[in-house]
Amino acid sequence: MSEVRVRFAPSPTGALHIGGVRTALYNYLFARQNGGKIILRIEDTDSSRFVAGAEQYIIDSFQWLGITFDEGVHIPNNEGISYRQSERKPIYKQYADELVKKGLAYIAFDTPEEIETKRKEFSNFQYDAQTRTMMKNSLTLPAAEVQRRLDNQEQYVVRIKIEPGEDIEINDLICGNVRINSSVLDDKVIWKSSDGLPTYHLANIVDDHLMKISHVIRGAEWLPSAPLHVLLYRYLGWADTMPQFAHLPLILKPDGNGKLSKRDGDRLGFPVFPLQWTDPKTGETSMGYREQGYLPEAIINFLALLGWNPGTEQEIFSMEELIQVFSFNRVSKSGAKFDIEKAKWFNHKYLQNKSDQEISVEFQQILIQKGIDTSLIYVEQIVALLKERISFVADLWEQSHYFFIAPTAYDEQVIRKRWKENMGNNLLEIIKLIETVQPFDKTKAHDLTMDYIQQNELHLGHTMNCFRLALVGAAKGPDLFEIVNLLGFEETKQRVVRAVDCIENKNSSHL
RNA sequence: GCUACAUUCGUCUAGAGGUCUAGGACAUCAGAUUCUCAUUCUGAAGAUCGCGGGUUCGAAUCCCGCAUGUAGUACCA
Repeated sequence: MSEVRVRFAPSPTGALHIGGVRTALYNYLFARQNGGKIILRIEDTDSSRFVAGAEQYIIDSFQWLGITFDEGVHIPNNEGISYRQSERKPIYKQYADELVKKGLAYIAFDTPEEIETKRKEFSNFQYDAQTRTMMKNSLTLPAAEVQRRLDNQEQYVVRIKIEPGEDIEINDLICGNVRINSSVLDDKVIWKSSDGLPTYHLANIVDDHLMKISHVIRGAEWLPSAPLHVLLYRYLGWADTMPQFAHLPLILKPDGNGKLSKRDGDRLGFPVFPLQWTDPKTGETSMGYREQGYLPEAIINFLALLGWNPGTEQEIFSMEELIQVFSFNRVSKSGAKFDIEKAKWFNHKYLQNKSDQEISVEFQQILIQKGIDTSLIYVEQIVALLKERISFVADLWEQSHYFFIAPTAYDEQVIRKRWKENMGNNLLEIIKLIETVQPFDKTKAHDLTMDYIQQNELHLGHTMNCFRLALVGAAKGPDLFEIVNLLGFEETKQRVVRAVDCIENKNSSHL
């Protein structure tokens, strides 16, 4: 088998959709598994839809995700090859001309308005073998007339000439054999004089051929036009080196049906783009996985399993493992609904593998934003204590704010249920006992507290929870003496005194 | 409308004629642990395999029909 060469070929019309990320990922896995090459090609043949910054966004996204390319717009090469279709403009014209010369394509002068009129006139109108005879093209117009229009610089398009009644079969690595009759295909525009650029269909075939692409791995929305592409390969005489196709199932919206769109993300509150993106035209900003605190490894793992499965019960895969085990025959054929909950779970798993220090450095940034200046060592101890309960670094604040800011309110429900008479005195007595532990030791403090509770026949749950309430403000958090340990005795004492005063004397003056 | 593709727990999926009283994961619920919350662990619930016909001794698995869904049907990719 010849060298595996695959490409990911996005259009720079905006941010990179998560479905596109998955397509790129599968391309990447397949290429790496086979020791092949993966190419990043920018399909900007529609000049009117170009969006500034989109290309760089795509490059940045893959860099963040750890998907690397061997060739592409962002990788310099010595051959002078451009991977941007707008810069390959001169290449395509000759193939369009060649097709016209061979009678496999023709020139059409119909304006968009004229075609629109036809569409209204005839239901199910399509520009094909049946209708092209009544249109303005080089098949119906006298040669001299065609030449006259060309000489007059009239705008035209080149349309492929589809011969009806032929079954075209495509052998898809995922969908199997799909047969379609050429009669249902229309004479697609493959080149347009208005900007001198080909349409996607021609550009993609020419580039894939020139770049020696061995496998075309793309979304299922392309399956219906695959027969046209097969025909183009044949017309151009490249049928024997035509790449293999693999059409990936769509990623569907979590609720209802249909393709996952940016709107769904906004509506349901999750990102659809890898990185935050601000549309230069509207100024509208969309959230990104990176900014929401997702780890690239988690996104990769999550996406890999959305539409593909290993056939084993393994769920967690590193990129290396994915490269080893990925295969097209384990890609499912039906669309997969997007489930953000699963993504969160993956993130939780991957976050647990991060060191306390790594997480702390990030968390410290959040603390600084909140105006809290504290040592990394202190933060690390807190992270060590709390990281297993979080899915995102940002969750840490909700879990740990009381380590930085003393409570300003006490959960009323806990007071009502557990703060019985004499609780204040008991807590102050316990504090006195703990004070005798010099230097402070959490185990000793714990034992002394337990002894006190037992000797005075106090209710363990009530007492401990009220102690906790004084330090945290609520009935939550890790082991109480771990909190005392981190807070330090002085701070603990102050908080207990304040809580007792506040709750029993209804004195909130020090809060 | 036309064409193609798809259809197994709420979701992602395993399943390649008997091993399926259909397995796993997320989510849900319960129990255990704990002063609390969370984590973790254990367990439970959850799918008449879209429907109807065949083929076969036997079908989630093969065939046909229907239904539903999705995609495409642009001088967009």
